[in-house]
Amino acid sequence: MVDAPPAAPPLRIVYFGTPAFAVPTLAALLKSRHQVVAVVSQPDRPSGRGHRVAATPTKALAALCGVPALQPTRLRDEEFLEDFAARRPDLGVVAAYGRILPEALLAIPRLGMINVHASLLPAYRGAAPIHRAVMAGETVTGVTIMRVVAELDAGAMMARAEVPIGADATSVELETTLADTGAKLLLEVVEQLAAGRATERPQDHSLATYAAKITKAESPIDWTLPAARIHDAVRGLQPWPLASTTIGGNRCLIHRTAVDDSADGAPGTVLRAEGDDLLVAAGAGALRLLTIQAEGRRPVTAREFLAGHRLVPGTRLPS
RNA sequence: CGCGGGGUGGAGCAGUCCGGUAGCUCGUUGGGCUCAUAACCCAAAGGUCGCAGGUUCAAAUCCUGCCCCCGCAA
Repeated sequence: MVDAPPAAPPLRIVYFGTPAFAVPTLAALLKSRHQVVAVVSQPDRPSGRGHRVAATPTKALAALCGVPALQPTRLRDEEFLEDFAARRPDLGVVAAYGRILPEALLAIPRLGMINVHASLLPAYRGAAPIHRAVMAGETVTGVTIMRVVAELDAGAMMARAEVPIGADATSVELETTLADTGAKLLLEVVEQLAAGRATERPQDHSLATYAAKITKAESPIDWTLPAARIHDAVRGLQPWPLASTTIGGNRCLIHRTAVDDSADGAPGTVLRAEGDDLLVAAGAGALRLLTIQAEGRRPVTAREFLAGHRLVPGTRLPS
């Protein structure tokens, strides 16, 4: 698709983003006619096995494209604010930067700052909108482009796009889709802003809900819950911390499951354990465990898992 | 130097502490049984025990170094 040359002049944009979710939007801006004059991302921290430092995905892309990357430890620092202002940004674009932006910063770009948020606001404001939507068993979510204001994810909306959540979709798969959808949508809004014809619609704050950060405490499966709800948790807790349960004294991560409402039994009871069939009773219905990962091992299919682990029907998995 | 688990026929695992004939559940191949079968029975093939060095009469097992995979923590 070839765009006709727009009348409005290109914008100078500073991009705020850190993890993989922020990459497609940055890529889209870099490919656009606008100029990304700097990328701001969280400082590289020692992480991963061995505590090695690695560049954030966003910084890595910036480096690849020769865009200067900034990684301030404190956004309020005079030095950073001056540096930011000196780049004379027309617009700030934020996607999963990972930190609240101070008002002193928001006031600098001529056209303000806008954000890509992975939910249909005002629902699922906050840190983990994708995971929470999947865990809640939602069948549809989406992306919202809105203004960045002092209050978390509360700014006026400039564009929204719905994205369906498949019955077996995981938060990892959904994140990819939402990141791509968000990138396209954001570019449209940037064009509108450049042309001075962007529209803004305030959120209905009375309908706001919040998507709290995921914690590891949410990982263990509660077998008294209905199978469908456990299935939602399994799909939503990806890629971390993953749903887990204790089998034979070992913590096992559960990557993939399927709901089987035809079977029933005391919650946590292994109903069948042969071939590809590893079926565990839940509070309502039963859950088929498809992909399992024991401690220190790689994920394996139920068949492979059962080949090496004695697991007889009637065994009770703790909740 | 963040903590820890793992690498054993094609797959998943046990065996390693305490050195002494390579084991389990599957899969594969052949045969049998059956109206029939991915089911059942019998048999067979298939392994440099991650790599390299060391100790020893003897190393999957003990010692040293290296490679790769994974969980925790961040």
